[in-house]
Amino acid sequence: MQPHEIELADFFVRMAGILGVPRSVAEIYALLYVSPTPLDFDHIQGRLGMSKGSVSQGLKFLRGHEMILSVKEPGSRRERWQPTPSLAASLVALLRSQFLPALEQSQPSLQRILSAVQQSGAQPEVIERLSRLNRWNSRALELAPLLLPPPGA
Amino acid sequence: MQPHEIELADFFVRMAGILGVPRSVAEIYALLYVSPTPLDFDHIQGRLGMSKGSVSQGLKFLRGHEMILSVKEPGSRRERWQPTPSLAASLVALLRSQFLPALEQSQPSLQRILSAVQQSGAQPEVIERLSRLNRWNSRALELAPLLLPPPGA
DNA sequence: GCTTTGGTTCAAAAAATAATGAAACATTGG
DNA sequence: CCAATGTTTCATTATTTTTTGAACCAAAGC
Repeated sequence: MQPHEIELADFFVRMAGILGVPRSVAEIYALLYVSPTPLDFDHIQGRLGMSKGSVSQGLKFLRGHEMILSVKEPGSRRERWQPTPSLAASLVALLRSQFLPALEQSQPSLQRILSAVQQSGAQPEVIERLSRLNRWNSRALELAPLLLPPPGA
Repeated sequence: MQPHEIELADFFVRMAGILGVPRSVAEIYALLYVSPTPLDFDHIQGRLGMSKGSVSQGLKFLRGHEMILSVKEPGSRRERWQPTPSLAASLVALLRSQFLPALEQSQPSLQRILSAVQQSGAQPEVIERLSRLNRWNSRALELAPLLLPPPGA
């Protein structure tokens, strides 16, 4: 690992940390990001001194969020990986996968809470807060597909 | 804890999890959010069955991010807490406090990396990637104060 | 000044999360 | 088929994060 590679890894690790992405995943991505050519499994493992398991899981994660692509060269059985062209799109996919399920799950729950509180004749103040929360959640849910189009759209 | 209080706590806990905010903090916030009146330290502790330490740390966190306000009634020594009027503003403050330091720290680092890579005569592809990353970081740093005005602005 | 009340600190325990590596699983080539 | 290569799985281990609670501090009342 070159000094600038390490420094870039630090950057990605820091940013990933905020989004709850594990260090090993960020390191793999950083390595692919500065590499002039796609790298295969063993190169990644060797370069980062990381276990096979971690590399496998890391690549799975990055694949799943469409952050990397494989370039299978004819003649070789190994897959070689490189970052997807747009980091922006990758981040969007990542955020999407974190927030959407939470928003979806919450929708009925928030409805129920609002009803319960309305019927119990609570303070208008509290009802107002919960209504706003509800509206936000709904709007976020409506907007999500526009701002963050799902993979198959 | 009423059923709807628990359900709302779940919602906040889920969302907070994404941003790396601990469960106990989200629970305290949720409790204050549905409470028709401000609550004091002991009420919070009793209602949530949580240690003094956690309540103290949780309130400190929420205060620090301007997510709650204290209403000190004259005659009583206890502070009583309620959520700040705008949850949106609170979230903005929270995101700000997470990303800004990372962006600031990264700026010189990214510059150095780009220089190093440019001088080493790397692939144009890689240089392009790193330039883009650099530009993003700079722009984010410029925009930050506009979108997320600091507390004292 | 001493005591009570209200709250903070921080070292230690508990819980959650991530990394490891050996065993299992595919796929390809012979 | 069989062996070799390339990769995944997952129980165990290591690391990090969160919570706890007892000791401590500060302000107010007596």
